[in-house]
Amino acid sequence: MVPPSRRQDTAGRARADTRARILHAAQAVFMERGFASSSLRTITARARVNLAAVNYHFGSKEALIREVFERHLAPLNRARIAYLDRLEAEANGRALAPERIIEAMVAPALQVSRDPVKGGAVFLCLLGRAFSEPAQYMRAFLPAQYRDVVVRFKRALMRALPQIPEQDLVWRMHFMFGAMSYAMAGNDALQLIATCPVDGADDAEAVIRRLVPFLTAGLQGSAAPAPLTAVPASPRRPRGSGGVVARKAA
Amino acid sequence: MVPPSRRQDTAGRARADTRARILHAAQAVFMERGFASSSLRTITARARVNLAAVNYHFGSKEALIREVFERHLAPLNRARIAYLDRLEAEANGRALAPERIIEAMVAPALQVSRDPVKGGAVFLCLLGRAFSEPAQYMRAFLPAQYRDVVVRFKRALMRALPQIPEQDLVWRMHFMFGAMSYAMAGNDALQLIATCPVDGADDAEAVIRRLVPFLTAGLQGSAAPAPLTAVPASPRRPRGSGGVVARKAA
DNA sequence: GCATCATTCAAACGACCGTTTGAATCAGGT
DNA sequence: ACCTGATTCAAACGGTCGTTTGAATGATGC
Repeated sequence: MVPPSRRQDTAGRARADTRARILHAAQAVFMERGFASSSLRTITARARVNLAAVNYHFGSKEALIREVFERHLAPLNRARIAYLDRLEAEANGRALAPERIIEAMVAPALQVSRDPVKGGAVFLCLLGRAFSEPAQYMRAFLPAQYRDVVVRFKRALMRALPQIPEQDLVWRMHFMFGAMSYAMAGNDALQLIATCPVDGADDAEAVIRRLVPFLTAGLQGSAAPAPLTAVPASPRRPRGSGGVVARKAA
Repeated sequence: MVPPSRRQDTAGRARADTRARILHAAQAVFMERGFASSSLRTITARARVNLAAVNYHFGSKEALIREVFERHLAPLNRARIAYLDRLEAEANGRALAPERIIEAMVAPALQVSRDPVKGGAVFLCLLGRAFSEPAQYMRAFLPAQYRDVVVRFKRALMRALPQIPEQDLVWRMHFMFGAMSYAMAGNDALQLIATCPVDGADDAEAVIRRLVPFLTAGLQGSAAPAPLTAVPASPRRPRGSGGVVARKAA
């Protein structure tokens, strides 16, 4: 049964936005069920288009997933680099403050979260989840999308924090990405921690305003790697676990 | 065809470790393919047990997934609380240093990563990935597993950092969990950032040694939420995006 | 009006999924 | 030797999956 409301539009209009309808529905369903558990039948039903339209317009489910990300991620990462460009132009060769660099990373993300046309908060959640996706088509796709951003921001941070060895800086950038991804993806995972109600949990701007000082402090930190004093024989081991189990390295 | 090598064992031995073989294989397959894309046929084939054994021993695929986590996560979180207990006993009522509290959080995880019997590094990776799992049986399971840990560590951190408002502290704990999960789950996502080779990427101890000062610095931070100065009209917007697209709030 | 091309549609394809079944096999108690 | 309860096994169940097919439908240029 063809939905009558769309039949009233000119057929050209209905045709033209089939791709957009699929992308919009796919983003929502992926958010609810994950990629593997989202069937094309569920997506096309929500988009009110024919099942075969996905393969016609995108070629495959994998290509659809990639497109859902690329259409918003590429502009986001371009905006980040543009932001950094502007900061460096204003600095006239002087080194940037670390928090300004982090700001160039998160402020464009904030704009995405506020603008549904740019993806909205749903897209940021999906993006945070994408980093722990084991599928290999994702593990090849994401690094390619982020390569330029990583190169530019790493260079800027090395200039801003010359006293931090490169190895330490790379690790801290890694942790920084983790906190960012988690903060954006897991707004409901926050309720895990909150034994009290948390204000602004659904306000991306509030999240980011609290995220920047956290990242800035962590990134600068004390140069010393760590004391990690009392590792010896964890107090009161929860299990004896006597038997030796054969294991291959996994 | 029954594998002859296991027929040479006493049948009792072969029977007794069917559960363990399934759990071990499931952990490995989940790591490689994710939960939804891991079929019971793949898991039982790798474990060299019959397909029906999963439903016989665990009841369902969902129950198997829960068991894979619970058997190692429950002892891990008990060890964290025990570690915190010992620190507080040693402190004799004095407030703990924040880095010691964080140490109580990550040191037991380090021990897990070093001991295959406790789950090994593979389990930590899987655990980090579990937080972004959208399936609702996971979103109910994980908070229950972490509730005691969250309550105890939140209380300890509030005592250690009384100048930080509770709302700020909850958010920073959230970011802390994010950086931890990401650091443990995404040891290969690190290669995303590394434009140069990174030492100790597969050494969980090295990871944690760098993680603690990052988290400590971020957690203490400056109390001020954020400046976030230059958000207005992101410089050089990457796309005009003229058309208005109808969107429901998602 | 007619040919052309892009798009939509219902239907089906083969493959794989989690789960169930009922018989076969085993250890242990008597 | 025989029964009993636990475990393993091959086979099948009903469903859902991504993808393909070939005909119908629409707009466009002549």
